[in-house]
Amino acid sequence: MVRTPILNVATVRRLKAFAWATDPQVERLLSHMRLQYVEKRTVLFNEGVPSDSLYLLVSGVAKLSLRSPDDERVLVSLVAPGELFGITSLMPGMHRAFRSEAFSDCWVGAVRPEIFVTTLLDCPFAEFSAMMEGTVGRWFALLYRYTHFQNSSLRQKLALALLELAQKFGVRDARGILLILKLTHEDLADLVGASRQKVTEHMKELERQQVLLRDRRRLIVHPDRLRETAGLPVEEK
Amino acid sequence: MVRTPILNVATVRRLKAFAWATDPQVERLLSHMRLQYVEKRTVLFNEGVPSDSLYLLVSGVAKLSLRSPDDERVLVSLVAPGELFGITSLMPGMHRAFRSEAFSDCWVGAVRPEIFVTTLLDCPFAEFSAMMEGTVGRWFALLYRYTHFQNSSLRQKLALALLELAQKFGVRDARGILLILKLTHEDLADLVGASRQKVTEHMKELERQQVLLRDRRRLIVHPDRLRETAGLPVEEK
DNA sequence: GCTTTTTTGTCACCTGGGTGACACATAGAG
DNA sequence: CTCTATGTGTCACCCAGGTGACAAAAAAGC
Repeated sequence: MVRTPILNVATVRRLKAFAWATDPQVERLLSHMRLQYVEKRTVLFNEGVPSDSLYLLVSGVAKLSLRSPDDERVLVSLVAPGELFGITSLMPGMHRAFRSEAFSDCWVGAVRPEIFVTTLLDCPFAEFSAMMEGTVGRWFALLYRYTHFQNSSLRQKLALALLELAQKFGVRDARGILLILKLTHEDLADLVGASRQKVTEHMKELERQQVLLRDRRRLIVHPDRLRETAGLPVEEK
Repeated sequence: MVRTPILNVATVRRLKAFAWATDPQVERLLSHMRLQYVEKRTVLFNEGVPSDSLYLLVSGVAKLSLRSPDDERVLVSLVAPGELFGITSLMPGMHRAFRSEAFSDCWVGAVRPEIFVTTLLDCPFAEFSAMMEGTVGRWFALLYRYTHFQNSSLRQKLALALLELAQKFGVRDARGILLILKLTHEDLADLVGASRQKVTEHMKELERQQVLLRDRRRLIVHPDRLRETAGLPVEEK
C-alpha cells in the first residue's frame, strides 16, 4: 500500500542533499544505504544509546526530542526532507543526544558513518571523527546545556551551568571539585539568563544544602549532588 | 612585563589540545600559528563579521557572548585553555555567531582554517568545509535559536521558532511563506518550552497583527515582520 | 593603613507565563 | 452523516522569577 520511493542521484539532487558531492560519490553512497519506512510516532533511536548509523530523511518529517527533568518532552527540532540527522555517529564513541521519532510517516535512508565519510571525503574515518570531536564536540556540550535549560527552574539551570564549568575549569580537591575561576554572581546570571539577585538567593540556598561551598571567591562543587539537583540521570560519566 | 609563553609540542600536549594529532603535525601547525596577547575585556571578534581565523586558547579564559533583543548580553560560554574556538571559520562563508572577548588576560594562537585542516587531515579544505556544513551546519542553526531564546519573551521565542520552520518547511506563496506542515499549538509549545494555552493566545495576537495568517491548519508567515517581532536585525539574509 | 569600587545579601513589589477547567470547533473514522 | 477524537479559544488564579533599592562585606587602588 505504501509505494517505496526510488532513491537515485536525481532524487538526491532534488532533495538538495550532499550538494557538494559528485555524482559517482552519491551513487556509491546510495548503494550502501538501507531505505526504511517509519510510521508516524515510531521511535527510530532513543537518547543515550550508542550511535552507529547516520540517517538521511527522504520524505516525511522527523522529530528530535529529549526528556526534561520534570519528565516533559522537549521538542528540539523538526527534520525536513533532505536533511541528515543522527550525526552524533560522526564522533567517536558518542551516544545519541536526542530521541528521534517519525513526526509523520517517513522514508529514511541509513548508512554507516564510516561509509559516509570515506565515500564523500577521502580520508580515514578515525581521523575525521577525531577532528570533529576536537572542533565541534564542545558545541554539542553547549547545545546539550541549552536544550536542557528548556523547562528547567533557575535552580536546575544553575546546577547544569556549574556542572559544565566544573568539567572545563575544575580540579579535584579533597572537598569536591574546585573551580579555578573567579566568577561573580552576575557572570552566572548572564550564563543562565537570570537576574543577579535570584542567582545570589539560589547560590546561598545551594551552599546551605551542601551542594557547593565557597573558599574566598572560589567555588567548590559536589558534582553528584549538582547532577541530582539538575535533574539528570545520576550516572552518566 | 608580560612573559610570552613558549608554544611547543610539549605545551600543546599539556593543554590536551589536538590529542589526536601526531607530533610532526602539531609542530607544523604551530609554525603557522600567530601568538597574541589579549588583555581582559578586549574584543577578539564580533558577531556578524566574516570568520577567517581559528583560535586556540593558550592561557586565560575567553568568553563567547551575543546581544539579546533587549540589548542585554547573553554569556554563551566560557572557553578554557586548550580549547579551540571561532570554529565558524571551518564552514564556508559563515559569519561569526558570537562575540569573543577576553574574560581574563589571555594568550591566544590564531591559524588560518585552511592550514589547520590540511595539516591535521590530509584532505582539501573546501571538501572538509562543505562536509562540515552539510553535517553540523544545521546544529549551528539550533544552537543559534536556543542561545537567542535566552532572555526572550514567549512572543519572541515563537517568532524565532517560526522563522526556523519557515526556512526548513516553507514555500513561497503570494501572501508570504507557506509552511507545509500541520502543526498543533501543542507542538509549538513543546518547541519553545511554553504552555499550550499561552501559545494559543500569542498566535491569535500575531494573527491579529498580520505577522502570520492561517489557511485551514496551514500557516502562512511574513518573514520580515517575524524577524522584527523576534527582535533580530532586520537584514540578515 | 584608608578610600573607592565591586560584589553580595535581602528586602518589597510586580508581571509573564504556568495550571486547571470548560465550551466550542474541526477533523477523522465508521 | 453522525460520533468521537483531537485541537482551539478563553477564562480565573497562582507562582517563579524580574526589578529597584539599599546596606553590608570584600577587593582593589593608592
